[in-house]
Amino acid sequence: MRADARRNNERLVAAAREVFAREGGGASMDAIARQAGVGVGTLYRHFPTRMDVVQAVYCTDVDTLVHTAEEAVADLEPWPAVVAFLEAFVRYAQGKRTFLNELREAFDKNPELRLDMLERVEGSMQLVIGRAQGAGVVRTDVSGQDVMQLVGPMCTNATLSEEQSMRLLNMILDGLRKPS
Amino acid sequence: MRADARRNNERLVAAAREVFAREGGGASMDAIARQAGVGVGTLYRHFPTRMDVVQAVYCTDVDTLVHTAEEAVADLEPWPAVVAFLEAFVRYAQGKRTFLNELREAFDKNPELRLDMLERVEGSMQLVIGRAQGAGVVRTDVSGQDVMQLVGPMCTNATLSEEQSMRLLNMILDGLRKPS
DNA sequence: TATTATACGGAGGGTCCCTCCGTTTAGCAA
DNA sequence: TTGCTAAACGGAGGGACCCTCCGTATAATA
Repeated sequence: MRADARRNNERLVAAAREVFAREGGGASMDAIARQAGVGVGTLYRHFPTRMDVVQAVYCTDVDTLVHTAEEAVADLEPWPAVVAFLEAFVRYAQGKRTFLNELREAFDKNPELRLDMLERVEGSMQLVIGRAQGAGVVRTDVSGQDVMQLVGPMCTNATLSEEQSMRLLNMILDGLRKPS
Repeated sequence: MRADARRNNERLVAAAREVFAREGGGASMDAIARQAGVGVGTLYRHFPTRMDVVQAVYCTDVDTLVHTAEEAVADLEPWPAVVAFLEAFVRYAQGKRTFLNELREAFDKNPELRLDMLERVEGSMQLVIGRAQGAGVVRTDVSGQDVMQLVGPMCTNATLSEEQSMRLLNMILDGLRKPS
């Protein structure tokens, strides 16, 4: 792969994320190419279909989330790692609201993508939660998957402010912490 | 309202339901007008926006469901009425799958529509279930709303065959029936 | 430096939603 | 029945969007 191609690939994904965030999931391919400073032809060579763009953005979001989990486990004590990761997870899940329809469509046409990504996210959640459970700071009668099923749907609710979700997250964190 | 206008209005809604069922939620306005044997101009006079068509189809679906409940209560014994209505409800809810994205969009832009329709459907469910409870043939520790929250989401699951849903419905009916 | 495989740009084809306006017609009064 | 008019109809076309195609430019290599 030529150097300019790789450069443009990264630029396109970044541009797409920005445009989707600004204009919603219905943003046009022209707008994405323009934001990347690139012709539509280039955009289409890198991503043959609009859905491929959605997928690419989503995958890098998951990458970031997974990376956050690994970093939290490496750099932080067990409990602060849980707090940091759950905050990142809420941001991640809320970001999905802007192009939820697009994502649903992508999943419909490519069901294994959903499973792959779900698995990766669950893995990260379990990594952070399991470690904290091992250290005795998180109750052991819930799993990472349980927490995901609690927090995920909460975030996709369209009428939930970021402030509200952070309040609720604090409540959940209190419930998650092992009573001493 | 002129006679031809009313005629066309009904024809358009019927055509839209048929085209949506055949081609999915993304069906074009042209296709709907063609199916109704009418120019697009006429379609747009009756429904200024694509979303208005979706709304109209959805509202008549709810009308039908409500009517089914009233008829069941008038014509059938309490328990057969429950069976008939729940079967109609499953058909109704599964019909929504074909244009679920469109419906979600309509709800986003017009939140009170969702509440109105939810209320009407809940009312019908409660009418049928409540009567059967009064007659002592349905357990009294569940409400119509409970049943809806159980059956509704089941039906929106894309990977659920009609046969499967009917099997599950039978199971639910057995659970609903008051043990004698 | 010359060559060539690769990437780029953007005009344009096809489709879709919606508008506009000239034509037709239903409903009514004489 | 006939004439009138407000209302409804039809469909060409404007604008936006997804995607394709191909001539041009450029990175990598010898």
